[in-house]
Amino acid sequence: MKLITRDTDYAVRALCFIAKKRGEIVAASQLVKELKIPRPFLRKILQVLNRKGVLNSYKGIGGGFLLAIPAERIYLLDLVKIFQGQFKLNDCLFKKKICPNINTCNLRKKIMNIQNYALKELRPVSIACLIGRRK
Amino acid sequence: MKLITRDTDYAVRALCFIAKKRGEIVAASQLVKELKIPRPFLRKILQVLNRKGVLNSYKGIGGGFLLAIPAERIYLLDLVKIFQGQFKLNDCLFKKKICPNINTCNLRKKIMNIQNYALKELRPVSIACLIGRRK
DNA sequence: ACAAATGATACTACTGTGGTATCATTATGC
DNA sequence: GCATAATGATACCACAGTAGTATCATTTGT
Ligand code: FES
Ligand code: FES
Repeated sequence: MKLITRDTDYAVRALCFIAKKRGEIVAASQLVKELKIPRPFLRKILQVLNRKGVLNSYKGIGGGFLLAIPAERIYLLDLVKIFQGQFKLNDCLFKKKICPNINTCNLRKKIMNIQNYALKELRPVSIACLIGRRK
Repeated sequence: MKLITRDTDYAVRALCFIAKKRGEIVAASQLVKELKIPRPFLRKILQVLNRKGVLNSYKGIGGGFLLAIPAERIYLLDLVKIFQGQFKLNDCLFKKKICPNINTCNLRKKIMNIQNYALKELRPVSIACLIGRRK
């Protein structure tokens, strides 16, 4: 029951680090050193973040990455979506539905509740929030 | 974000079917026919349920399986535990913790809340409940 | 021109899930 | 007592998703 994969995890770490630098361009090499993430894997992740518009990239000597949008607006759930697809727990737990009537299914209601609760809790979490810049 | 794997799914289906038969011995062959689960896979699952004390088994002609405990006391979460390990979402989402201080981590609190909420909802769900014998 | 950075892309390795196959053991009924 | 119908035990195989690597092309600053 893993909610977050390595991709997302590393992405969050990298973004937190870059956010803390407040506008200073950060190269992949620096992130590798500080965060101890395997270099090629991290590069792949940064490239995705760039393509998705979360980071801006600068090539050449002195190049690297910058946040493309403010840390307050980079949401955890969006990152999850990028690397793992839409966050949802609210499919029927069972492949071929068990209950006779899906509309009255008790279990289904419970699952919807859980999903909604989880979203309510996680939706406001942003990079800014994770580095303590915001409650 | 799969909460339930096929093992567990099939186990629940099989148990529901057996429970509905109210004390009549049910053979694997019958379950295969009715539930359309691949035979060897189902057999493996039934054997696990037997070893775990959820089912009693009877060998030989006319043999099969019976619930070893009443349907009201076979809980979904216990089945999940058998086939997938302890149900928990409340590890830190990130492999190596991000936040400086785990005790004050906001995200962690949210995750605990989600976990607790999910448990509160799912804990009472039993086989009896799934076949409509109990709210 | 050269070096230092990223872009693009294809490939490999590992792990968990889902599923098979085989042979041994036990109980029943003729 | 033997054939048959069931389960027990165990080892194996296949697929998919995750995790990670490798390579070469492109851009940029000095
Ligand atoms: S068991 Fe899935 S909708 Fe009821
Ligand atoms: S980020 Fe995991 S405990 Fe804070």
